[in-house]
Amino acid sequence: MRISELADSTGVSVATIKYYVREGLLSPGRKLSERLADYDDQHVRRLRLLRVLRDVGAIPVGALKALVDATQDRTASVHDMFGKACDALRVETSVPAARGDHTRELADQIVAQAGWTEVRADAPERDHLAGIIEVILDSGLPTDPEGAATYLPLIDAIAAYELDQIDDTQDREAMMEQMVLGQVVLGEFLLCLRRLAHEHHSALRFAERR
Amino acid sequence: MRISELADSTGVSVATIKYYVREGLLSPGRKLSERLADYDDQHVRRLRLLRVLRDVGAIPVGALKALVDATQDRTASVHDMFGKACDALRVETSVPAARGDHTRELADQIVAQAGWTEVRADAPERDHLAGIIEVILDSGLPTDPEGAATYLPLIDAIAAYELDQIDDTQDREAMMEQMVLGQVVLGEFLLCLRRLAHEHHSALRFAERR
DNA sequence: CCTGACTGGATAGCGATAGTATCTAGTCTA
DNA sequence: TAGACTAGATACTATCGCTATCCAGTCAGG
Repeated sequence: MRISELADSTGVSVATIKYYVREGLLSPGRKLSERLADYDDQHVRRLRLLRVLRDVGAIPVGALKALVDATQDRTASVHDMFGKACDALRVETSVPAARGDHTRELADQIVAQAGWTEVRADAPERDHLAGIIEVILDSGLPTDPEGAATYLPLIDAIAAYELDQIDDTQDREAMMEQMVLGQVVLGEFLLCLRRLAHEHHSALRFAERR
Repeated sequence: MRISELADSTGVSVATIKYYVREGLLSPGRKLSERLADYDDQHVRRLRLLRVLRDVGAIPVGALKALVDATQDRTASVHDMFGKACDALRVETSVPAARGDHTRELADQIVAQAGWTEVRADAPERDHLAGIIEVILDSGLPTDPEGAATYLPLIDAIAAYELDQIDDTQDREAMMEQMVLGQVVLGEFLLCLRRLAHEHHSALRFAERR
C-alpha cells in the first residue's frame, strides 16, 4: 500500500502521516526503492488508534510517543508495559506537586485502604494523587474524610471489570491497544455518564428553584 | 486591595489578571479613580478557582467564560445553571458526531436504563455519549453488551454522592463553585484512582509474564 | 522514451491558545 | 515632587499540531 492509499483508508492526510513518522509514532514503510515505500495493515491500525487517542482523549503527541516506545520495548513484562502506559496517559494537568508530606501519606493511606497492594511504592501516580488531594483540601471542597471510602470499592469494581475484558491470548501490541483504548475511551465514557447522572440528580434537587 | 496585592495573594501575575479581566473571566475592580481600582475577596476567590480549573482540569479559557456567564445569569434556576456548567465542562474531545441514529438510540437506552429520567431529551451530552459509543463500537474494543450495565449503578452512586455534598444554603456562586470544582477535581481524582486500580489489577494478572 | 502524477525527506509556515511585555497617560504616597 | 504604581490598549511570544512547499528522484501510461 502506498502512502496515498494509507491516507485515503484512514482519513488522515499524507502530510500528517509524514509528521507522525517524523515524530516516531509510526514506523516508516518498508522501503521498496529510494522513493517508494510499502505500508501495511499494521500502519492502518496504528494510525486509527492514534487518531482515536487524539480526537477522543486529546492525548498530546509527546505522550503518544511514550506509548509507542513502551510497546516497542520487548524486554519489559506486560505489566511493566501497562505501567508505562498509565504514566503516559496521565495527561498534563500540572497539579502543583504536593508541598507537604502529609498529603502524600494520605494518598498512600488511600491506596492501602483500597487494597491495591500491587501498586509500585514509587509510582508517579501516587504523587499525582497527593497533589489532587492537596487541591481538594485547600479549595474548600466539602469533602468528608470518608469520601474516598465511598469511591474506592466502586472504582475498584470498574477497574477490575475493565482489566477482565483484556484478552491476553493476543500479542503485546494488541493488548497494549486494548489497555490504552480502554483507559482513554472508557474513561471518557465514564465521565460522560457521570455528567448525565449529575444532571439527573441536580434536577431532582434543584429544578425550578429560584 | 490593589492589583499587585491580588497578584501576590493568588500567585497569578498582574499581566494574567489583566488578561482574565479582558476576557471577561474576572470583573474589573471597583473603580476608585481613573487609574486605580479596588479588588476584594471575591476576586481572590474567583481567581483561585480559575487557576485550579486551568491547572488541574485544563479547562480552556473559552469554557471558563461560558461558566462565568452561566453563573451571572440570575434568571436561570440552579438546575439550569448546573446544566450549562456541565455543557461547558465537556472539554473538546471532538468525538465525530455519531453518524447513524443507531448509536443515538443506544445512548438514550443507556440513560433510560440508568433511570436518569430528569436528563433533558435534547441534552448535548446525549449526542456526546452516542459519539463515544460509536468510537467504542468501531474500535474493536471487546465490550460485551452488558458492559454499560456494570457501570451504571456505580456511576449513579458516585454522582448521587457528589450532588449530596453540595451545600444548598449558600448563594448561587458558591454552589456553582462547588459543582464545578466537584466535577473537575473529583473527576481527576476518580481517574487517578482508576489508574491506580488498573495498575494493581494489571499486576495481579500480568506481572513477570514475558 | 517522454510526460506527468506521485514519493520520501527536509524545512518552513500557519492558526489557535494562553499568556507576556511594552507603552501611554495619569495618580497616589512618601 | 520624585518614584512607584495603575488601567487600558496593543503588540509580541511560545507551544502545539499540523500543513504547505520544495527538492530530487521514481514509476506507470501512452
